Amino acid sequence: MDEQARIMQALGGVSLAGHSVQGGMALPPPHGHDGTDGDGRKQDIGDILHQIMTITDQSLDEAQAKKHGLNCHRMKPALFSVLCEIKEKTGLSIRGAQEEDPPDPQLMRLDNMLLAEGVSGPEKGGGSAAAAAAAAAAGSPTDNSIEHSDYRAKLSQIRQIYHTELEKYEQACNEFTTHVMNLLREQSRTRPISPKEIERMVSIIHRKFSSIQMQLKQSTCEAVMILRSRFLDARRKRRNFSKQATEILNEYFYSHLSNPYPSEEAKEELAKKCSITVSQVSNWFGNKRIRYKKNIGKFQEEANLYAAKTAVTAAHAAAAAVQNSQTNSPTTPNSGSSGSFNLPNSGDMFMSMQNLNGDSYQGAQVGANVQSQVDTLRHVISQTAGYNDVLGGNPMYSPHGLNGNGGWQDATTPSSVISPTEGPGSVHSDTSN
DNA sequence: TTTGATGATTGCGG
DNA sequence: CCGCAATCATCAAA
Repeated sequence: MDEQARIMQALGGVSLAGHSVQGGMALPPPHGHDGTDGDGRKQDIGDILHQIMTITDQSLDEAQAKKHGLNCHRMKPALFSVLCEIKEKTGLSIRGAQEEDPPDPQLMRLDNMLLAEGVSGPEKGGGSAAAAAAAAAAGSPTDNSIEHSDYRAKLSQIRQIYHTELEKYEQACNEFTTHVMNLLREQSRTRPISPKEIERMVSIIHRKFSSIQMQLKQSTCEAVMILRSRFLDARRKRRNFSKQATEILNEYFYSHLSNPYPSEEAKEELAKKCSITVSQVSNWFGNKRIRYKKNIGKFQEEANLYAAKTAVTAAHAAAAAVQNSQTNSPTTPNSGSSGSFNLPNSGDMFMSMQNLNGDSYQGAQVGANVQSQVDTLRHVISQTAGYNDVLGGNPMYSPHGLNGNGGWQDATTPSSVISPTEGPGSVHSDTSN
């Protein structure tokens, strides 16, 4: 450190060409050790040294003139060699062999963090699209991490400032380095300066600048942390989904009541339709399933509502198909889809319809049973046909897919569902709109 | 202000 | 890693 300071000071002294004689050319005392040389010569050297010592006290022009004079002085070569000797003897040139500073852990930490936050790192050229793609490619499907537009906007602002500053520092560093090198080169005509010394000087300058950069990195990190915490807070401050989004989610949920576990693709699609993230979709279904299960009665009305709705939509599209396929057996609507899990008693489905019109809802579990749009549709049809009564018998609910102990299709694991015939089938059916 | 609804988070188990 | 269950924190209607 003190060495650094000394050198910087020296540079300052030189460039300022003014004051600080001492900093500028602190030459060791002439040390005349044994003067084998002639006295006259000694005297000359003494003069020259004296000139050097005072040269910086004079004006720049004067100094230049003197410097020139000095360079042309007949004793200059001698002086030069003397300086070399002095240098060698005092070991000035050897100092600072301890280079290679170990990578600062602190700096590494900052770098890693900036990289992780996407502040430093490869140019994510423009855009959120690219960023998103990168994130996706990175393999973390849990995109919930960062995709708040505000957050992204602020982050990119920080990023921009960071890069601008960094560039500025780099430029300043380069400029200064060149300047110093020129100075040293210039000076090397007068005093001995090895390339190694220049190199060392450069590295010292770089170190100095990198410590400044570190401060920049540190404050950037702080800014990101603050932004982050704010973003998290904002996340906590939830906003309800739009009515439309809720509608879409509910439609899916009730039309897949027998197996309300959307596949990854389905989630993505829902997310897209609702303008929310996949993890929000997952959260929504998680919440919905648990809440539905906990209080089916409460959701009856909603279930009926959506059942009817989907039925209507489906009606247009599927009417023809349904018509053909099924004449009248109420059971098993399409296929096995429900076959495996869902309800054993297909009967309940009908009830839902009843409720619809009749409103007294009590049929309780009814609506719930709708297993897919098609199913619903069927019910409607059948109902119209005059099916009503059915209900009496079902005491319980377990509305479709819910098995007595809480699992959705007993197997709880959707996989089981799939195997039989149609895991995917159900998925297909939905896609309502 | 209270209260129910709802999105998010956390801990646990498979 | 996924889903469940409990819980938190906020929203929004009463």
